[in-house]
Amino acid sequence: MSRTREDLVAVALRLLDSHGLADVSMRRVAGELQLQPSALYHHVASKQELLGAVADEVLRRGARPRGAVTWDERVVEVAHELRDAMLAYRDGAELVSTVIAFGLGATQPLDDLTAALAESGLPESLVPTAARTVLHLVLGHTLEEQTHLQAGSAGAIDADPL
Amino acid sequence: MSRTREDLVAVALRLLDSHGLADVSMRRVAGELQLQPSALYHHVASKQELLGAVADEVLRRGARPRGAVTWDERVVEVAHELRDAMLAYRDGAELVSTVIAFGLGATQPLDDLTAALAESGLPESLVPTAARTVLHLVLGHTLEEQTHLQAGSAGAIDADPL
DNA sequence: AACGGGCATGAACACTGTTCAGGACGGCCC
DNA sequence: GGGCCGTCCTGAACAGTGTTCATGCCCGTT
Repeated sequence: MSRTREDLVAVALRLLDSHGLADVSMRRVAGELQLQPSALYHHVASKQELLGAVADEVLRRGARPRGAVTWDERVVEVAHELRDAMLAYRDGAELVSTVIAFGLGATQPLDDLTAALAESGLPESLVPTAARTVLHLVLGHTLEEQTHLQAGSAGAIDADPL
Repeated sequence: MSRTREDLVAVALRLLDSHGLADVSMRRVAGELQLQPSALYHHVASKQELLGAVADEVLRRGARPRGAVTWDERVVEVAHELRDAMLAYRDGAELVSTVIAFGLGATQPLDDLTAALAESGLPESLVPTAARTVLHLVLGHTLEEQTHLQAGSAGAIDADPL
């Protein structure tokens, strides 16, 4: 009846949604699984790695079929999917942002944006910068949207600025 | 010979620059001032408030005379000043970003951007959103620039996309 | 001389992530 | 069947964290 890595991710994701990122501690996750905290380190090297896996799961669950044909529609599509995925879980934007900042997961959105922008006619050398720019835009916007979550009607994400 | 709030900010700023944001703890700041940790709470209500004051100090020190005349030049000017101010201290971008996210300081850049954009001819209702968009852009870009600080030659901040 | 307020102490609370020696328990090979 | 090994886990410990609280010193004012 031993636990799997997926169990940890599932529990952490549940705790995230119900209590917020600050309350996702190794001890809490362990307690929820009726384990000692140290036992978690048999499935995961660190808390950061666990959070990375949780972020990937958040994005995976937010995945949608892609329908856009032109590159600029694809950029907007990817941005919307990312935003909606993060908004679907409490503190999702904060989670994904820090995971991306620390570079231990959630690399898909950047890859998707880079792929879309590669067909934009932009000089090849500017594509990575442009992709990161759009990524930061969506992360920053969604972070704020989620933090000060309230009345302000849902403003759409601005179309890409290139 | 009692310490002032400014002493705390100065010490915290020095620790930030020399050891990084993660190593700025209340105990360290207190130790540096040869105080008990609890004594800090006579000058500051919380660590967050202290960090807010430190962020404001970082921005204050990075202030430059403004010369731009047109609104778009002003936006670029403010963005550059903000970026350079954050880059001037270790983990400056992370500090300012989190302080802004938590809303306990570092409000000046947003105000400056809002003022500049107010003259852009943009519909009034979009000005705040546009200002936050530019702010997120600069924060995200600089955060990444400072985190993966290395060889890549200093790419200028992209001009505003409106 | 008595008092009050600002400033500081030192202990404590309730946590955090992580490490480490040790102990069960299963499947595999001889 | 007996020994062994690897996986999974326990329990204790380490080295911190932010914050609160009762207590007390000292200085300027009344």
